[in-house]
Amino acid sequence: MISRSAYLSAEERREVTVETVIDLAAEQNPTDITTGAIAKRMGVTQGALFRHFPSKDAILQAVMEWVSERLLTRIDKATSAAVSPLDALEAAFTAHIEFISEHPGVPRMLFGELQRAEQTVAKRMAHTLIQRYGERLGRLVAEGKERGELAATLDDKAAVTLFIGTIQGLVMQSLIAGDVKRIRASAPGAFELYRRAVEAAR
Amino acid sequence: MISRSAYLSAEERREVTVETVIDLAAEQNPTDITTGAIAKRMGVTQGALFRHFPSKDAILQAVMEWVSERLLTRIDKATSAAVSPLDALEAAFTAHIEFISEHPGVPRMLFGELQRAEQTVAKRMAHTLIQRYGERLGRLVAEGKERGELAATLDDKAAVTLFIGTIQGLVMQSLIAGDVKRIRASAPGAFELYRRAVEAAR
DNA sequence: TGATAGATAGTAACTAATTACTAGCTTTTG
DNA sequence: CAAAAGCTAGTAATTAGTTACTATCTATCA
Repeated sequence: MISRSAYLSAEERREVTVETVIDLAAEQNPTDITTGAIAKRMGVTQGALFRHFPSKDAILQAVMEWVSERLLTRIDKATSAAVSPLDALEAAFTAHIEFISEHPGVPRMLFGELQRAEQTVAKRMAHTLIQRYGERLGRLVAEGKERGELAATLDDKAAVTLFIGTIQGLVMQSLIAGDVKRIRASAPGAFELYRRAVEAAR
Repeated sequence: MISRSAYLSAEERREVTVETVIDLAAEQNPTDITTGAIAKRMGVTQGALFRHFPSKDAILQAVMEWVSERLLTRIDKATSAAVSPLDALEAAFTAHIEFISEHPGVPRMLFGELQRAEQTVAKRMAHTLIQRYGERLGRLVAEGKERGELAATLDDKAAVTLFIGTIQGLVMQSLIAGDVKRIRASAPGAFELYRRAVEAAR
């Protein structure tokens, strides 16, 4: 609950900052989101940001933390309700697309962090997130193969890479079209193809 | 031919500049490639760049031009030697991966340009490149369906998106691993999955 | 209940570094 | 010698981050 008083609490301000950065990332190149731009969007001076964060990288760290928690939680929730590994993969796919539709800045922040040359904390966090995500997917793929639902000859790593790539392809499409909402419409068709790629022959 | 004299000709300098930018993009975030960094890498002062390019965006334009020409030429050459649409898709895939292995900065530049908020000329050129690329792929897919080589029920657009996504997935993997060369090893497995996704049932 | 003190949220105006870009001059080349 | 390539030394704008200050909130105590 955000209080209605003139000042926000430290916790509230941190929360609002993170959400503002993700908002901004939907509109512009993540690497040129300046502290000034963040502050302006929040209706606060630039200096005020540094009351709550020691550095810009600390802000980006908080963003990555926010993303990690929310995304993985959603994926876990979605997959746990599934009745089979393939069903779980589809649920994860849909949940991920849903998440991106709500927060189009997220994939851009992630990719932006990964592109960094310097080894910042935020970059390492992006790294970890994708690794954890990949592990979850890998487990589903392995289980699917065991159950005979996915092709026995399937290369696990390639299956995980393609899963993420499929989503990234959609993101790129939306980047080109300049229309994030369309990603939702294209998602089912994209997953249909993915399913064909990994499913056991029937 | 690059002359061995103290000064390069205008044409040579432009060429070297473009290659330097692509080199740098392999190592750092494309958006923070500064004119100073480009000049330093070339062993020239920063001001000298502006003898040959009116602005930084003009440099990026030249880069996108370079990429467009080279990439599309390679793809065309690769597909023209193929004996069937699916074979052509594989050839295009391999050629693209080959190109990326040689110039890891290229996908990063492209994605970087697409992420831009401002409508620069370079961004529009990136746009056009991908569009043209997509058209070529779309034609192959349509032809493959006609010939019964690809699934008749296949969604053409989704097939094109997945093709590009598959490559992007590999790029992301290499970004995470910090090892561009590995992309070559993973490529065949990735295309195998793509083939399963689009191929007609046998 | 109300005054007040301590803590905290926020501001304004800096700094030092970096950015793209320019002007005027010197060196090289054909 | 003249044109072109390069250099030196700047510019103004923008960046992350700092500092000294003020506004606001909250808890305590008479």
